[in-house]
Amino acid sequence: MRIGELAARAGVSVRALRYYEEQGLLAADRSPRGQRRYPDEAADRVRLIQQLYAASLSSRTIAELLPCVNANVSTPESRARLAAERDRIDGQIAELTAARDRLDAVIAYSTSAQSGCRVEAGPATA
Amino acid sequence: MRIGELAARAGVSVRALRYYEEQGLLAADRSPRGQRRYPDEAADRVRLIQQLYAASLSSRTIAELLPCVNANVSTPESRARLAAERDRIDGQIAELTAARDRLDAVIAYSTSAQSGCRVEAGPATA
DNA sequence: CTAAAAGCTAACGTTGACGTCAGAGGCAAG
DNA sequence: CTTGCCTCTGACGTCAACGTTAGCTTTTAG
Repeated sequence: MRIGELAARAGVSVRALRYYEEQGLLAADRSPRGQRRYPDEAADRVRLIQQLYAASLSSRTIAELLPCVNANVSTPESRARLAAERDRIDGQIAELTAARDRLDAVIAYSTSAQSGCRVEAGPATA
Repeated sequence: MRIGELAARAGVSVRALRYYEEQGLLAADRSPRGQRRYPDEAADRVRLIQQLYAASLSSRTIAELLPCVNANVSTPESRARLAAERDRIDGQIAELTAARDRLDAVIAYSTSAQSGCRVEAGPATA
């Protein structure tokens, strides 16, 4: 498929796909006239990339870690790196959980409207 | 305390604290000569701010939501906004969990390291 | 064939949370 | 007093992941 279709399928912009290629995250064949051609699996790869971005991995990190991108090989180092990033994500989840809990506390506080934080006791508002 | 001490206690830079004030997230008294003076509780507030940043809230959002920052009041809107952000964080946690699981799959694959090199998509990822 | 739609490269613009530098002033100690 | 660290206010620099525009070629629809 061509770049527009892949973008639609993966839910990203055409620009993003070109950027991924520039960063070495996503390879593409070229038609005789230079247009990018992608296999069906590319959509899946793009979604994986998006997921790793969402987990705060940088392009460089993703490029270093994804095994197939550059005919990479599995080395003890790369596996350690993968495990380290996995653990980092675990830490991030813990952070987010804490933030959510704290936000819940703010919500509870806001709802019960206690001292220190004044709540106007005016007439019912629309 | 002065800004340097607060920065040390909260584990952020002096620049960050000035930035928080600029964004309306952190108020400060001033000495007669213009230096910022913070109460002890400021350290806690800074850590809360950091936690919300870690949860991908913007300065603007934090400023809008933190009830006491600007003598703000609890309105139905603000409470709805808080709940919405809380739910967004829940979504983020789900995303991160999915990313971690997928990374685990890559690790498992990498460990068994054979040819072909393909990472499966797994169940619906949103 | 022609025109619109889609692709290409190259390169500058954007945004957010600060980093960093410049130049000037405050503050306790020797 | 003066050395040395801290703080102040601007204001420009940074970095990543794209957005956007420009100008041109390729592909597709009629």
